[in-house]
Amino acid sequence: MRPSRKDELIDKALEIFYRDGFHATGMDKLVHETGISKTSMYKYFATKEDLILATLERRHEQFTALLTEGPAARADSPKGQLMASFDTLQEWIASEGFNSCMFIKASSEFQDPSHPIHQMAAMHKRALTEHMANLARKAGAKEPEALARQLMLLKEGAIVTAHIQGKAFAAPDAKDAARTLINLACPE
Amino acid sequence: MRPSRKDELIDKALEIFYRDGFHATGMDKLVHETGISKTSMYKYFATKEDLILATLERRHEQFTALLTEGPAARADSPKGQLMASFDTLQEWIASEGFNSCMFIKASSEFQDPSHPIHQMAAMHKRALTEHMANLARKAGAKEPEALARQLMLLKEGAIVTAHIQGKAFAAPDAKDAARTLINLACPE
DNA sequence: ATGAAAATGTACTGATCGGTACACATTAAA
DNA sequence: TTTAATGTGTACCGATCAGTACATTTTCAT
Repeated sequence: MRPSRKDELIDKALEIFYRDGFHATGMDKLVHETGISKTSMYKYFATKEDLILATLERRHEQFTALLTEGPAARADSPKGQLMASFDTLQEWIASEGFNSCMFIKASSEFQDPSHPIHQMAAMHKRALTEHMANLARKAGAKEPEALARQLMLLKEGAIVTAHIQGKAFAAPDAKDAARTLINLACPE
Repeated sequence: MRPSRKDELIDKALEIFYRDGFHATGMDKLVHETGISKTSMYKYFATKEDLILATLERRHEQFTALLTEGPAARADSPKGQLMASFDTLQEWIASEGFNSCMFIKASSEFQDPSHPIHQMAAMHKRALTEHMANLARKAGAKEPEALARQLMLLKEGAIVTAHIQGKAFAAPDAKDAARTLINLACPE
């Protein structure tokens, strides 16, 4: 099944929202940059908010794939995969289009916790944390949920810091701290 | 010297920008909520951007005071102050009006690294990191700058996570991880 | 009290916001 | 080829955006 026009719209809107922000991106800009008419857009999505939600769903799918495939290809052991997830993070941060995390930015622009966009961001982070907790559990960590949450803090911190301060230190620092926490929590 | 009308504007604008976001806050809303006329506002600040920069400067002053006074009152030793800074973080996150970090949100809405608002955010974070590095150095940490940066990652992560996922775990998790890193880096 | 100067409020600007009305082009069944 | 249905583009809607013109009020030295 070739990508439908709707899929195309989601992909391009995702790119533009990620690059320029949500409030800063008007529907007219989307029309101009995607070449898709406004009528068609509003055929696919009733409101701008619905379109934003669709782009976040896609982003969530992309990251679920990245976070499960990436580290799995790098290491066999669960402990190795925990560490490898920080290499994946480093690669992402170093990549050209990196511009912080779309969900962090979404929750910055839609702050009300009951807002669907904010809740989608919470769901995404919850899923990532659970994935880390599963790895931590398999790695034999004493308190896998706590370790997972702490490693997530390092990742969120690295993303935000790389975005604000630059890419130089954030990812390696996160990896160093993660190594300390993982080695201490997971008996060899 | 009583607070001038300009100071009043900065304080109220700070509160509203922090609560609702920058792009989402129009000048008309500021007029309505502050009771200060638009003409007066544009007498004090030539553009909305200038007003935003003024609120961020004030926020920076507030946090510089908070981050130096708070931990200093809680602990004497530099190592104790490093730990105490995470109690200050926890208190802030738990406080009612907490709504993530104004500078993180600012850099989310003004993403271009060369933008004055983005650079102001970078300056703020750099200053906080330097302050942590000074404490780490006095505490005898092996690599004080690296430790400071890692602790900052935990703080940024806790702020973002508390904002997106809720306040339940973020600050205690950050403190637990920080204790591990600090104890390992600072010889007793 | 008076007059000059500063501060203020109202009403407006053109541009852009999210969203829609409607005419036109395209398709496919008959 | 005709007809109905669908898809698309243009031009527009009222609301709001950042910012301004200007008349009016307030302030204060005289």
